Amino acid sequence: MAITISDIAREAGVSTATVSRMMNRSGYVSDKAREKIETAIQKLNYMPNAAAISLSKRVSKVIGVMVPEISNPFFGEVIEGISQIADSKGYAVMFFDTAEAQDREIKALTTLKQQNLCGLILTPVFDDMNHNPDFYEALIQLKIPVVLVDREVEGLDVSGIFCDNVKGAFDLTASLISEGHTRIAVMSGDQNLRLGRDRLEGYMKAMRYFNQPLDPSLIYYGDFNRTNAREKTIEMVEGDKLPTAILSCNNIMTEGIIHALSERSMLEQITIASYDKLPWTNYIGLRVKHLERSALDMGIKATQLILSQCSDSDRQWMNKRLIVEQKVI
Amino acid sequence: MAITISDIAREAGVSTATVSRMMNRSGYVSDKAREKIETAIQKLNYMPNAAAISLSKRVSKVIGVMVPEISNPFFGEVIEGISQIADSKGYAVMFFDTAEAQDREIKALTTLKQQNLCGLILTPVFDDMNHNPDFYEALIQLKIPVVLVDREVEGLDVSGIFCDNVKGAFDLTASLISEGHTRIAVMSGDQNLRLGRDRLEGYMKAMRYFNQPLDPSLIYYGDFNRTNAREKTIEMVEGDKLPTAILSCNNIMTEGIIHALSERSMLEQITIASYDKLPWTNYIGLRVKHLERSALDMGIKATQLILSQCSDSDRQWMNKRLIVEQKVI
DNA sequence: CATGAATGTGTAAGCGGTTACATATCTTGC
DNA sequence: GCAAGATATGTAACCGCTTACACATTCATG
Repeated sequence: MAITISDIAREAGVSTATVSRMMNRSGYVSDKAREKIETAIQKLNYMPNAAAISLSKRVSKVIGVMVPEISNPFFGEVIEGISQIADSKGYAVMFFDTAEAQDREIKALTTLKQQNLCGLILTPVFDDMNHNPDFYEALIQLKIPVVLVDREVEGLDVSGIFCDNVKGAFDLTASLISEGHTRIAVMSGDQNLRLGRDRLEGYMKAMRYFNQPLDPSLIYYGDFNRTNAREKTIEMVEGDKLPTAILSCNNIMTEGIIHALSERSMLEQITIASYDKLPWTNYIGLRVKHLERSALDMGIKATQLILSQCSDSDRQWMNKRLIVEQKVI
Repeated sequence: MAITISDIAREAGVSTATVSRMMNRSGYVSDKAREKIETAIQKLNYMPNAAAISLSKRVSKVIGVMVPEISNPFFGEVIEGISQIADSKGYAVMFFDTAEAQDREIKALTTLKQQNLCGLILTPVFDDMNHNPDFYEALIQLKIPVVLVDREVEGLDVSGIFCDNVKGAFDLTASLISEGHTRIAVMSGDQNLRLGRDRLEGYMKAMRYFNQPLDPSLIYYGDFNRTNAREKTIEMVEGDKLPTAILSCNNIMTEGIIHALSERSMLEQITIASYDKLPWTNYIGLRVKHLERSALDMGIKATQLILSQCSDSDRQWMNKRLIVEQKVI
């Protein structure tokens, strides 16, 4: 069996209460006792049992993380950032990949609920509370700090780290316009997501702002999916009115677009601007204008946010809404 | 406060023992009691407390996962597979990114130790027990099922899912030779890792087998790192004896190689064969011969292995060593 | 119909910590 | 020199669940 606090207490000749007080820096402990306890801990190689702590304190040093798609490098990076901070602070990370599926998201939450997590970092599958009421009700019932990443949920009063999607798409589009492009198509993302709508709006706003004609036939509705974007792009280039540039509303769709254009040998003649970077394009000298933001940093910030809320014992934190920097490259 | 088993017991008019027996399908429970308890659970929306269960049973339904580099898509896919199976069986996943750093790996293990995990899926930073004795000693002390992924550790008697690295590199090299290549360079990986040595060996074995001259100047020592591979490739192509093909011992280095060759406009003239796929090369029609194996499947298999061991209450499992299929594409 | 096995249920003692409370000693200021 | 606060420690209840054990009832069998 593992070493318990009683073993330490016995070895050090004190009570378990004193050991506990020492470990938690709560209450008074004399230097003499402290020393004996420390020696005992060293000697027996004592490790407190997280379950016991969680049970008596009603919280644990575990943060939950739910992302919709671990295979998207963006989320890979977010998780890398989360891991960095959590590890360094001695927190464990309980991870769930919801695979953009509502049912998996609900199920994950059920599993989470049974672990007394101290907080949850979440990128929800749907950012509309009405569209997924069961999930959000359960989430609120959890009554633990929540930090949203990348997808803001209207009406859900929690902290989060986002980017200004309208502005990002606006800037990308503006950058294309400033280069003289006039026929700029847009591959927009899932319009059920706020971020999908916002990016499309950013595009339209820029077009209007710079007095460009807003041709509806240049607006393509993708859903953040690679294959779909590829197919839509083929449609696009097979039409009679070829765009001179395409704004892609996320990195995955950009891959689909590149795939399609490459197949038709049109990569040279059509400029691509992409929301989020595609590191590999750089390796082959393929110039893709993109909006860069640090997913790593978003993970780090999200974790710092959640940890500050977790450690706020009187639960009086202010919800913070952080906006990450992004720039066209 | 949350609903506890006592609340259910009271509501159903039975004892907590009966409720517990029902939930665990252990011992006898009459249909009448079962029904009343089920109703109570529904009515109060009861969720058992994982910490309490873990404390009394000494195990939890949580599996630990440690990977050295979440940003490598290979591991992203592994984790996707792990997540799929774990979620579907109601297991939670505690995740650690060791970032290829020994100290983070040790620290992660310390955190893990305090959670009564039922098992651990691990890709260690070093696969040599002598090179990292503290870690491996602590690991063995854990006395929980361990499944290794991709990196086998000599002398550590646990289950694992690997690939035949010698054969894989052999096949890739053979495939290059069969296409008539005679000057085949190899960008080998970290020689501290078995898998790095094995892949290099596979290369050499193939060269010998097919009576190719084994020119030491064609052997480059990378360390599975992109930038390094890029630099080494530049050295390579600046030398006087240009290779006609390069075998790259992993996907990340392949990116570095492509980067270097692309910069020098030599992508056309030098054939690349890569251990593990690089999906994006397909999007631009860049033909890279590669060894394909399913990381997703490795994650799935690893999880199935660990779960079967976790549920084996008498802890009498046989350690299984699975080899994943791979083929040159 | 007696009897042992199978079935069904409750009581209470853990699991490994935390913490309210009681108690004791040591300082400090007046 | 003494009351009041600061310091130090132990006892025991409790967190929510499991389970050994005891006990009661039903069932099958010779």
